[in-house]
Amino acid sequence: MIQSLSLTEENYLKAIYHLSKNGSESVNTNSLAESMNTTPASVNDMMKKLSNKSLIGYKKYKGATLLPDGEKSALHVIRKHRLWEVFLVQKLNFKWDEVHEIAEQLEHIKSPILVKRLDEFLGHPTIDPHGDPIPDENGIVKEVVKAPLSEFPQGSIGMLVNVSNDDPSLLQHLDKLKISLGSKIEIVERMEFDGSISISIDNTNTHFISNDIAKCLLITILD
Amino acid sequence: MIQSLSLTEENYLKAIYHLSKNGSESVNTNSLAESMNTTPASVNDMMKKLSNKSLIGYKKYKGATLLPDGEKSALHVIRKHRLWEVFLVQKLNFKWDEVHEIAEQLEHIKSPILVKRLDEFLGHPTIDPHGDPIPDENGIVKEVVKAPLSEFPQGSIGMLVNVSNDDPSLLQHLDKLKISLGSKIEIVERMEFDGSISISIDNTNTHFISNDIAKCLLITILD
DNA sequence: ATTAATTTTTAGAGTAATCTAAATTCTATT
DNA sequence: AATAGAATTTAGATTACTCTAAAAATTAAT
Repeated sequence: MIQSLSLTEENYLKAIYHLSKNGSESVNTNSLAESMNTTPASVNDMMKKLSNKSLIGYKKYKGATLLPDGEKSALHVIRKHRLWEVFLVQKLNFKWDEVHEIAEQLEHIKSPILVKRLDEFLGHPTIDPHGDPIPDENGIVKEVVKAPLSEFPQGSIGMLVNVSNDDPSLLQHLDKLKISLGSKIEIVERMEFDGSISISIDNTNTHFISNDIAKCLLITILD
Repeated sequence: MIQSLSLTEENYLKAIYHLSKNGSESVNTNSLAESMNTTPASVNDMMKKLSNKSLIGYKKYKGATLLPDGEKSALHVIRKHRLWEVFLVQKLNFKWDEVHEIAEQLEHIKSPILVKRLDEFLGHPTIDPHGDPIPDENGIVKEVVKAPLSEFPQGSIGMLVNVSNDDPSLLQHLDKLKISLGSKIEIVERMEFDGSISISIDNTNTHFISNDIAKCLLITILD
């Protein structure tokens, strides 16, 4: 059973998870303090506390690593965060860049049934509007593979997770076509001649885009 | 502008609002302590604090009353609580008696846009699943008028807010007809002969019920 | 109008999370 | 291997909220 943690404890565990992600090495006090917007002294106090609860491994001057229970808690909070982000974007029409702050609050709501029902309501999504994977109920994270839309065959269905070019005219064009991060894109047809493709956006409208544009749209395959 | 309050402060204001409801007199320390599950001493400390912030009027030994700012804050929290309850019941399929605890947490999420979007998403509901009115964005509460279904004319549309009889066989019958608190009920046809009526439930199925049953179903008119 | 019972307030202290400033330990360089 | 600079820890305080126990004020009853 997951032990009940304070909001602050949850946030520390989450920060350790994110910071140790790229390397799975131990996280040092200063970087944790910076990412939590607090002082190294405060971090130090909390490390002792989390260590006593067997949520993290902590050796003086050596930084912190998540222990199994701590990782489980961190992943559960991240799962909630990302599910709420999907809710905010898909149901309440928020833009993908407006949801983080709100999800930071919603992620701490404690109710296992609520998470289950929300997950069902959203159709068991596997990635959030930023293209990050949503851990499943057991804390298992499937890594998301991102690649340019141009590389997928006809019939592929994916979600737009990144635009690898910030040319304003491109962004404006995408805006006009109602394509945004999180949009569901299906390749309806490929033109062999010039590589241009016909795509259906969020199951509503269909447009042609050039191969050059398709190269800039990083998607992740759904299902 | 509503000043930003701590979770605890919000809960105290809400409790004062609910306790002073039936009478609008000042709320005494002991009853507040009981309803907040805390001690009179703690209540006293908080009363001083809220009084310093001009949220409540407080005279030693004389209890507390909400001042305009305090009432505004209380109503805003209650608005959020009830909107979330509607969400939980209508969108996530919770039963009306399962949502209170969760809404107690959700009501403290701070984001004006979120409340606005949630309200839109739910179609600007005016009552929650328990039949209590949802204060509008300006804190105005429209009192809900409840009356037995048997008293309304053909064509009336209302929401079931109370069952004034707890006979198990009645409750089981209602369960079979998929009628529960919060259900939207439309009077399709009245039989003058015996007062039995044909009702449509949640726009899905239609059933006949006797006048005796209709007398037990307290509804509030929608729109 | 005095007293007993009740309610309310004060005093003093504890916990969780935070901070600043000082002391300690590590590390990287010479 | 000594040491300067950086990172980390400790010590001591602060704030918000809570508590118990004792004192003070109110109220209700005779």
